[in-house]
Amino acid sequence: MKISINADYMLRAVFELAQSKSDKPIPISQIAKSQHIPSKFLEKLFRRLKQYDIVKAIKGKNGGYFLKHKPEEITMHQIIQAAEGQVKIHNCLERSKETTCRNIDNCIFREFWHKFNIHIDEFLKSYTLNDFLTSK
Amino acid sequence: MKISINADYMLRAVFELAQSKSDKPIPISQIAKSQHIPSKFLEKLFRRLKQYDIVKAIKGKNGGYFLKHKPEEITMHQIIQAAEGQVKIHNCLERSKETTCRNIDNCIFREFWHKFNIHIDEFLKSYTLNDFLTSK
DNA sequence: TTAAAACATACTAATTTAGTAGGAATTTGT
DNA sequence: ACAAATTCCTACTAAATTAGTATGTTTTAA
Repeated sequence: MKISINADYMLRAVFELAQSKSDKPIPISQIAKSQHIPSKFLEKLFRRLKQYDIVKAIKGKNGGYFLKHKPEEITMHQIIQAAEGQVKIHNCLERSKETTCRNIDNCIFREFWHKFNIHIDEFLKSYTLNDFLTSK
Repeated sequence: MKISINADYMLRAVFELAQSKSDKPIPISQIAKSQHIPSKFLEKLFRRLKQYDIVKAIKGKNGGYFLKHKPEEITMHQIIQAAEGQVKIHNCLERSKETTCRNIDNCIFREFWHKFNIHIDEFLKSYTLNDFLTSK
């Protein structure tokens, strides 16, 4: 029930892109420095952000990253999902994984976990990057 | 963002107490067996449940555990809290711990995490053990 | 052609989670 | 009185996850 540091790093990194007024891409080195995140580690996180369609990369010298969408189109849910993979609160809710539950079919708690998960998702979807920009 | 196995174990164990019609305390060995949880491990979890005032213990032969309160008075929040300690979604929200955030005082995201936490807590408080008993 | 950037993969360290071992203390039934 | 079944206690270990490094290759602008 903890948010990983990854999610925190990614959120702050993406927020920095959102804040940028520049028309040039922002390199990882710059974000790593201003957010005190190990640069090589942040690289890896950006690749995840790219996979999840949140940022786009410009390669080569003077390259870097842009947001791929407008801040108001990027939800917290997307960012946290990029950081942690599909956000499933309980193994019960993931197909492939072994559940700790033996009586899978009529597990009494499964519906509860499912509702809990929906509750969380909806909260996360209700916030976009823009909410943080304007709050400043 | 995952519920620990502990929480799952504890929930199922406590549910089994709630279901019991007997006026005798239920020993750990019995629950361990029916729920396929290592007995010694479950012992430890029960001590946590006791600390958090969810169950009461009867020592000695023919001893075991009872729920300390009525099922409708025991919330999911209490159980998960017993399992995972204070449920804080982000280190930002815990006093003592070092935050990853450098600008602690005016961190833009803190309020978001806080609201998220409240959202989760309220959901968990809205369910009691009784909800699972009756659904059966 | 050099420098600065993204991209890729494999490794390591640190931390957390899950589980075990080996008992001591308590209580009941015989 | 004593054996058995129980909770209670502490320390240890194993497994898994998370966080971070190392060592590059590839791409592109100046």
